[in-house]
Amino acid sequence: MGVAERKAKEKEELRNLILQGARKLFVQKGIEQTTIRSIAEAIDYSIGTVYVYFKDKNAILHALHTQGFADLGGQFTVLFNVADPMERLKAMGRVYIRFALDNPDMYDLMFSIKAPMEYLNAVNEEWSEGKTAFNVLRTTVQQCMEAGHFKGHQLEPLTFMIWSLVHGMCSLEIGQRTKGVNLQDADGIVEQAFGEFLKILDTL
Amino acid sequence: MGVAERKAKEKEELRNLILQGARKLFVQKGIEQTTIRSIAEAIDYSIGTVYVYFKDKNAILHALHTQGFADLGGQFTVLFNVADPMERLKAMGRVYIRFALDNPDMYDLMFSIKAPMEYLNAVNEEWSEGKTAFNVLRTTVQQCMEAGHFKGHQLEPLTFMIWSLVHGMCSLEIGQRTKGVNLQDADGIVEQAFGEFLKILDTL
DNA sequence: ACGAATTTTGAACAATGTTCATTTTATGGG
DNA sequence: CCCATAAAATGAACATTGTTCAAAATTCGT
Repeated sequence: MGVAERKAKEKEELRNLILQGARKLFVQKGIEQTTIRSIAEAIDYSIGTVYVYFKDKNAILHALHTQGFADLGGQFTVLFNVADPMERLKAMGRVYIRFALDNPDMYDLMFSIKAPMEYLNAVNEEWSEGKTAFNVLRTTVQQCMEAGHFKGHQLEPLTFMIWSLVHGMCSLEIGQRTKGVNLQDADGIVEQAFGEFLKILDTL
Repeated sequence: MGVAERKAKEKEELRNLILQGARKLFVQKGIEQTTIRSIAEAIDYSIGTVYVYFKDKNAILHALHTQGFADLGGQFTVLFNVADPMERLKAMGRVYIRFALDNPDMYDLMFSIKAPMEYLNAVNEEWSEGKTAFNVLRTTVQQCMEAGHFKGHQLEPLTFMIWSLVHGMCSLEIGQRTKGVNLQDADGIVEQAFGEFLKILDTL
């Protein structure tokens, strides 16, 4: 079965090539400039070929969204070294924020844009990336609780609250809602606001 | 000058008619179904007429975004009755969340979608709606501080942090990031998480 | 070498935002 | 009432998008 194997590998390679081209365009030019035509042109294949390997544009965006979670997960690996769960929680926030502000379009795709979720609805699959990421956060919060923090709080709502806080800052910053609002020091507002959150965390 | 006045009034009326049609479509069908053609058809005018009254689609979306802020501001009027700033802050959060979840597309347009901000950049104007809304929140937080709360915190970063927290919950919910993540009680997660936030507020 | 299966192609379609020459309507003076 | 001028409204036309699919090109097995 040597031929079938090679063919399967070639299919996989071309799929990855398409994704690689799509990602390059996505990161460089943003989501609306990442057209099927531009992807096909970037890798010297025809439009139709893209549709052989991906059902539609949502499928491509979902695949990119998945790559984004792999990247973010990679950034999180440094946190394994932080033993104290509270310190790890804080560090997670910092890594998360840095990832979001360094990769604004990718972050939008992962946490705001509806296309990846529409793909999941269409193929009737679960959001496994989100589930996994949330589990990492929840486990850390749980360990904080086991260490005596967050007395009187419920695990899941609290976890979601913390996620929302950090996501909200990134979302507003990326969506350009901070520039027009803050009079003094609009630049560092995310870092400063996160600092306020850390102060509160120290009391819980 | 009776004629000129009447003409000006007619222009204003037609502008409002276009906006009314756009809003109806926007609320009913969402942003991507709100096309220039569908707007024109809904009010029995031609495509070209829409472009006489609005520079482009971003201008229409910005006008709708402004209407959204007027609506949200209207919802906030009930808060004038709440004398205690801390109670008012909590009530603001509830009103904000209800507005967001009741008007998801409008909320997206106001706080996530880039089109209104791109319009502002194009015409070189400020985001006055955002400024005003943020001022309302900041004033309330300041009054909380004057009443002895939030010791050791900075006003603007803290205000932005609170905004981010509430916005983040709404953004994740509207962006369908909650459904796929939470095992138990995905429905009420926003309310529950906000409840956790209120518990924390009571200690500050 | 050749028929069959697989892969790739790109023309074609529908829908979108946008432009602008043309048509229609309104205005006001003779 | 007429008609020249201005203002307003029109919709055909263009560029670009996602998407489809019959045809062409390539590869495979015998």
